[in-house]
Amino acid sequence: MRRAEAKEANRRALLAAATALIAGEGAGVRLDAVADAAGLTTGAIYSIFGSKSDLLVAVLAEEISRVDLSVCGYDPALPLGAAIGQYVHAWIETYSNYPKTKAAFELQLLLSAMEDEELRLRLTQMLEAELSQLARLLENRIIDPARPSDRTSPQEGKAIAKAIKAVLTGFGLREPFAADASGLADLVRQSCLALTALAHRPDGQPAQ
Amino acid sequence: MRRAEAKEANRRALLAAATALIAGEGAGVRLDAVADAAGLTTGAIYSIFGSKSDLLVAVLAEEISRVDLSVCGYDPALPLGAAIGQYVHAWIETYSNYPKTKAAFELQLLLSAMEDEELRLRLTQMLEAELSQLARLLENRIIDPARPSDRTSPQEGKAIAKAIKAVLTGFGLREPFAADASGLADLVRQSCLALTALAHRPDGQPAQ
Amino acid sequence: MRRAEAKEANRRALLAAATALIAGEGAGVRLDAVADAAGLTTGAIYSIFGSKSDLLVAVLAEEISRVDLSVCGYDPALPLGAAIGQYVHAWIETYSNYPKTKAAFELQLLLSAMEDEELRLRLTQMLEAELSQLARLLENRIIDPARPSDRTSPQEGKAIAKAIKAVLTGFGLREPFAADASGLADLVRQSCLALTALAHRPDGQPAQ
Amino acid sequence: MRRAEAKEANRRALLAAATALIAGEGAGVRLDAVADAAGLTTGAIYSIFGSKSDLLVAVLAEEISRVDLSVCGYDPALPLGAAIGQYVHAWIETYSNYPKTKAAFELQLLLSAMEDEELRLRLTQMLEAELSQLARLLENRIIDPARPSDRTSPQEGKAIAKAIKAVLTGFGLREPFAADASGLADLVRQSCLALTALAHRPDGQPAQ
DNA sequence: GATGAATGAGTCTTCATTCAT
DNA sequence: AATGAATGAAGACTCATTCAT
Repeated sequence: MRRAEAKEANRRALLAAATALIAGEGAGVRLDAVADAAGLTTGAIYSIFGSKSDLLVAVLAEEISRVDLSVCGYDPALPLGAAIGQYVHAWIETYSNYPKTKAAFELQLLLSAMEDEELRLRLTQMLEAELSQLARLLENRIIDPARPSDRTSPQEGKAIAKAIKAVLTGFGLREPFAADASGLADLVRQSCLALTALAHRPDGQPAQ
Repeated sequence: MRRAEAKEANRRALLAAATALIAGEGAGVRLDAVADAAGLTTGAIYSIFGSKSDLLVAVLAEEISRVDLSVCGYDPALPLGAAIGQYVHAWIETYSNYPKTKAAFELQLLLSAMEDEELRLRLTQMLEAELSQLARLLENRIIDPARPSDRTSPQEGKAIAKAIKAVLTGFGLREPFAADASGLADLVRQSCLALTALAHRPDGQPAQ
Repeated sequence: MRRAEAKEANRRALLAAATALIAGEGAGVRLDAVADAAGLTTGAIYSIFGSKSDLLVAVLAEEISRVDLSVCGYDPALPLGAAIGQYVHAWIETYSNYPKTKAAFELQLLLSAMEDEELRLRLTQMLEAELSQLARLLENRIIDPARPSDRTSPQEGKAIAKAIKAVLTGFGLREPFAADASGLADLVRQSCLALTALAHRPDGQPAQ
Repeated sequence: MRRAEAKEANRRALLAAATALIAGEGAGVRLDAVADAAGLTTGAIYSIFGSKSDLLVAVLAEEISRVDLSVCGYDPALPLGAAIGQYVHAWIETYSNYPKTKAAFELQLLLSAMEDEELRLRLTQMLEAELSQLARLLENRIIDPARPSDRTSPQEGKAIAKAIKAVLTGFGLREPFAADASGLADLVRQSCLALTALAHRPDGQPAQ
């Protein structure tokens, strides 16, 4: 099974090269550049992925699964605010070292997807899965430590997950254009925490 | 001054054509298409704008000023939550009829700017101006109607403005990929309102 | 109207270059080569013709019209055999100096057309027009000088035209593979003349 | 000798696949497609045939030998016209079921050969052999049943054979571009029969 | 002998930009 | 000021061929 192993290794090399280059220059990367960086040729990309579009999808899928990994293993006993705090912390850590922020990187792919119906459909599914995972992480959480039996419903978990994703995406995108980036991480964190208000109030009234 | 008038009319026609096309297909529009839609030729674009990049900047500037318009004239007596509510409402109204949402449209331009340093600088200034405008709208606002003398500081206004912009951008971007778009407008509104938590607590304690 | 003149000149230059190169190497010519030979660039080909396929069509159209020219001006009083003799003579003269024979050249284009539906349709129309022209040339001709009132019908003219075209095409194609090419011109001529038998017999009976 | 048998079977499978595909899409077939259709891989083609060009030659050789088969066994007593009639009938029968006519198929190969000197030489030999076979079939034939002792010379047989081949090739090529294909088979038959005029006249005069 | 992953040269096509009119 | 023909660099994709397994 040497052949299969070699192919898998090449696949990984191309994926890594593509990820690195896309982070630096966006979805407009040239296949030549990707192939060179992986020590292969453009033909190999077509042999393995079939098209540039499919390569982008593969990169995206891997990126998303990488985020997913950071989601695993949260303490179920954590109250809502703490769970959000951990997730946001992981997000900031994971992508703060990127040449461009993670969100900007995702954006390159999202925008590519807007112009390619097939990509769009696949991306919708991936994002939905990602969202569900975060939603599960936030449901059935204690909202107010003083009332441990009062917990977030699945609907609330999903709503908060959507809002958090939107905030992170928005900040990530705007970051390269921020005139003053100091204190941004704090603002991101606090903005996400503020979204706990989307859960119902301890007194049984819905938010707002 | 017939020449100047004609030039201005052509400028408007090109801007309108570009805006419409970019909303539909993104910053990748072909200048041919823009020129055709305006009843002119590519050469005219160069006469008037100088380059594609400059055309994009002009389109963006106009878009932003359109948002600015909706920002004018808010009642200074409005409490923070109500002011946010109005702004978000105006945002949703303004762009809900776009083929792609406003944020997606902005994104096309943001992305383009990431690959063009000159564009990036100009865009940073525009976004900063836009942000300041919204920040001014949110500063010195009553946080809790029960304590009318306790108001948002300029710093708080700016922080909330940044967060709101991030939320709107994030939701706008993700909207085309949302598996279930029902209730999205409500979620957007509530998420923005939740950000009032970024203002200090009426009791004088900072948020969180 | 200098612009239009320049464009027309470029069009002619590209057509001439393409014709010469296709005669030498077939429909597989590279657009670079055509553009170079015409002192222009590939972009000009797209500006003028739109695509390689359209360039081929244009070349083909011109070739066919060149044959058509030789068809004009035949004496209506000529009997059938003499008319055929003149046409075949003109055909042989016109194309005997080609690097590859005319038919082989046409073939390059015909075969290209078989793989391109659009090209096929246009070619069908052109060939039909060409055929009709030859058919008209052969109808209402005296078959046997001894019976000057007995003449070819339009149907007979068309049938003979089809057969003559087939013979010329066939000989032209096979010529490059003929082991012994001596006397070929005579055989071509006599074969075409033999097709006068497709006209009805002077005694009123149909051929065969 | 299992190996040799397996190889021969693979050879046949590839040949059959190539013939079918070439008939449909011409000499431009991709080796991948041929290999797939034969249940093998491109590597096998190189093991067995050595190159694409050699595969084409093999396909052509087999095609020609198939025509040859239909030529065997004609009654020597048949007059010239009847012999031609039988041959043409066999030709039409053999290839009328092709997706593209036989001639078009041959053409694909002829054209390929024009661009490859080695192929051209081999093809010339094959066509010459094919021609000789038909020529032999047509020589020493009774021209006019009323004068059974007056027969076609070998030279006349060859000339008629050449002309018939040209007619069939020409009709075959033009068939895909015929605006009106009705009655084509009859026209083909009659055109070939008209070529009996290439034999000398019963009165001892040469044709013409 | 067959596999099939990888090669890599080959080419069409696109499109922002220029400039003579 | 606008035209629009031409530029020319860029880049995705194809496919016959090779070779280690």
